[in-house]
Amino acid sequence: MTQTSKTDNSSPRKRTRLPSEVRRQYILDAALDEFSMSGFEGATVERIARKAGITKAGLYAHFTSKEALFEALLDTIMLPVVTDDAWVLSSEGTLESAVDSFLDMLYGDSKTTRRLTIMRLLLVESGRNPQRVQQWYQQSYRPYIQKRQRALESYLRQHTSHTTLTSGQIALAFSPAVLAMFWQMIIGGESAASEIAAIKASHREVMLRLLSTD
Amino acid sequence: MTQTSKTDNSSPRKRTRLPSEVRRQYILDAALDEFSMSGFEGATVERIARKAGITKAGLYAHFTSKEALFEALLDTIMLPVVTDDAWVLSSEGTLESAVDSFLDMLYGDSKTTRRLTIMRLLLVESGRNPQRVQQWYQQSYRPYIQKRQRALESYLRQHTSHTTLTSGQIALAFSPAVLAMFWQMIIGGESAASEIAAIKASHREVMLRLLSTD
Amino acid sequence: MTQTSKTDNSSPRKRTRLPSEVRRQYILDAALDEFSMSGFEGATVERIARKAGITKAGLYAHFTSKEALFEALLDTIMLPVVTDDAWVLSSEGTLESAVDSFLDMLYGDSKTTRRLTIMRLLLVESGRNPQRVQQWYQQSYRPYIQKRQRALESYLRQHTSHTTLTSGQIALAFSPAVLAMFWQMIIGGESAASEIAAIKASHREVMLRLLSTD
Amino acid sequence: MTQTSKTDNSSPRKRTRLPSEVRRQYILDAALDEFSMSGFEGATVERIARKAGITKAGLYAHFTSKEALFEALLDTIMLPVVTDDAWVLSSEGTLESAVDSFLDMLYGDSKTTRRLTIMRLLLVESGRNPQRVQQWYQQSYRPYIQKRQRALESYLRQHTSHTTLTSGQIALAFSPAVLAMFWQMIIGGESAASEIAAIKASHREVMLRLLSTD
DNA sequence: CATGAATGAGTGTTCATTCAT
DNA sequence: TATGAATGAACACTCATTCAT
Repeated sequence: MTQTSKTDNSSPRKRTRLPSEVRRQYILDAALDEFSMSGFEGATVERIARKAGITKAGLYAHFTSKEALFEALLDTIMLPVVTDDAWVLSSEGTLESAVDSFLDMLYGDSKTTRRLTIMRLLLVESGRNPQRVQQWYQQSYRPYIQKRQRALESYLRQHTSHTTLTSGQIALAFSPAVLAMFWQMIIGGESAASEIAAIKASHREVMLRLLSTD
Repeated sequence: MTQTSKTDNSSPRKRTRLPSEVRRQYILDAALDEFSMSGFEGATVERIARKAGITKAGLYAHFTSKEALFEALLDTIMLPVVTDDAWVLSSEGTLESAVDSFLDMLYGDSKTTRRLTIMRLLLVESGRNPQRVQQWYQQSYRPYIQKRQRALESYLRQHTSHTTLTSGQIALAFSPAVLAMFWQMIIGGESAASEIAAIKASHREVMLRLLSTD
Repeated sequence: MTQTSKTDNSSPRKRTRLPSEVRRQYILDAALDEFSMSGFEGATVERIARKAGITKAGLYAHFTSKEALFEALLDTIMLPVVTDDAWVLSSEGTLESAVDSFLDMLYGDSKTTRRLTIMRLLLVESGRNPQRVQQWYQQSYRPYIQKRQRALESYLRQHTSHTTLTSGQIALAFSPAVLAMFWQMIIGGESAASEIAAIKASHREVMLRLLSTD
Repeated sequence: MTQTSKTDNSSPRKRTRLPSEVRRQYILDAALDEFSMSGFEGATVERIARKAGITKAGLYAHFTSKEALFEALLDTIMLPVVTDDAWVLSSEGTLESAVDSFLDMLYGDSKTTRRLTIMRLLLVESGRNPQRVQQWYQQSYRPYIQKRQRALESYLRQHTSHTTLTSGQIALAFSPAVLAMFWQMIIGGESAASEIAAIKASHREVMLRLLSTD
């Protein structure tokens, strides 16, 4: 039998004992969910605990306070962004296929949801703890972006007449995806889908137009 | 020894009776301050009232609940977006001046901070009350965008060979500004400034290139 | 249990609005009761509030924390000890009547219960916050004792051959009353009564014998 | 019911020191420490266990509850009071030496601190559980006092003209020591020392005067 | 048997909201 | 109307106690 999923919504009074590390991860997942949904103040330890499959008091066996849990969460979400598989524009193939894979990377894929949740968390909490978010930006996000940037530049150098790109130009290539992210965050999944699809299509069109020519 | 009360206001607690509308506006200002600073959950009615110069109970003479106050606030801050001097691309003048005024409108000016605040509120609120945000999107934002869209289209019809614009294409024209907002939110005022300037410059360049044409 | 205090212990859900000072005093009375009965940790804000006729939250409108309430309580019980009517051994009348009034003062009367409660509070909490209790001793109790001491000395100078008294001798005159207090505290009202009566009788006998003199 | 120890009572021959018993003693020591420091409510099982070198759950293998631990503690600390080497006024020697040894017993020695701790516990407990304290009084303290009383009486019968002593008179002989204990509790070790010394001196003086006879 | 994860019943405190004055 | 006392419903956190391993 498979083990119970981490979000066991039913309410059997069974006491399930888990290794500390596993439970800890469940709690962190639940916390990401809650904090990004409701913000730090809006989130309740009770809900986080329930999502993690334990009671409020149980959570305190793993994290000493709500604040500490939040900090731990920020710590854990800072790493993966940098270390995930460095995407590289395939230097072979047509321009179209290169652009497509670039866009596929930017717009949704399997990891998008989680990344979106993290983004939402950071945005929502950027008011409460700006320094922490800046730190995240410096340590995690900026390197990530620069990696992407270098990949794009190296591709362009090889295949187009463009020689260098300003950071502003690079940013432009990402901006529609950021817009899409906002739509996704704000107006939710379904009604956002068409909007995003349209944006992506135009994004593709414009990129091709700008890159293809000379 | 002097006795220093903890609530040390400039005026010693006099019961100033203000016209309802004025008081209401004070409250709304205070509310925007509080909500944007602490989020909906983090904000307290007590603080809002104090900032507005009245007591907690006094506030309830003007707004029936914290929720209602928040709704009213959203209404007042969303309205201007729609009704503010409907920007129209001046059909006279050069393309450059038209684009410049478009960009000036999009990118920062006195209203940027306020817009940022509103955006953050919407983000949090979209977690707390998605329907309300969708409603805002339908009732306020979409018409606003469409107005802009029509202005842009009409301009293009007159001056370029472009005939119609998809919503995705329109969105693209805004997206770099959204990215700028994102930077502003996350990495804050000063270090974000140069980033944003670069984006705006590239934005201008691309728009001119795409529109001028053919 | 003991008799009901001035506040109604029944539970009508009526909201009774009282002047701040009055309610504050109710709370302090209730707090003295609770703290001396259960100690600081054992006492609950809920019970104190209920005894004072309000809810837990209502109490916090008058005292900012349990700790603050405790401190305020200590402050209020420190004053009266010093300022209460300075008892003086009537310099007229027989030795017997003088001793009797001395003993009546020491052993119970109307104020005894309250004094006992305060004593119990101080003893119980002398472990938790020794400094605070020492402070009480220096500021309130020592002066009070010294006043009594001077009264006793002045009486003896006039009527007996004793000239001076050491503090140890003075203390001795009080010590049986302290013992009585302990009985009262520990084995409670009824079964303690006879014990105390016997102590008082012997106390009287010894005092007369020692003073009557020579 | 009485103690339910895991050691089999039916075979008293085997007096092997079980680790269990040792640990039990550790726990009791830790408990006395904690309870006297923080009171019953203030004490935590966690801290007691840690002081005893085991975990919280481990403690429950030895005592079924915090309450039971406290009871057991009271049992162990009350017992010695009754059974300790029954002090008897040496019927030989001078009155002075007899009184001195009586006073030495009453006033501090190595056991004073412990007795103080116990006394404070009883004070707190007398608020929380008056019956238990009355029970202690009946079962433990009263016999102890009576033993002392008989010793004193028998001595007096032999050496003085005093024939009987009322309980009140006996009590009087102890009361200054109670006062001393009171000082010790309230104003602490150092500054209490001189006060206590003075009391003891006067106590001695008065006893000699009263007993030395006529 | 001892441990650490887990729990249920509080406990102090806050807060949006109401009501009598 | 405006106020301040009062409330009920949380909420973060603690703790005595249990249970699976």
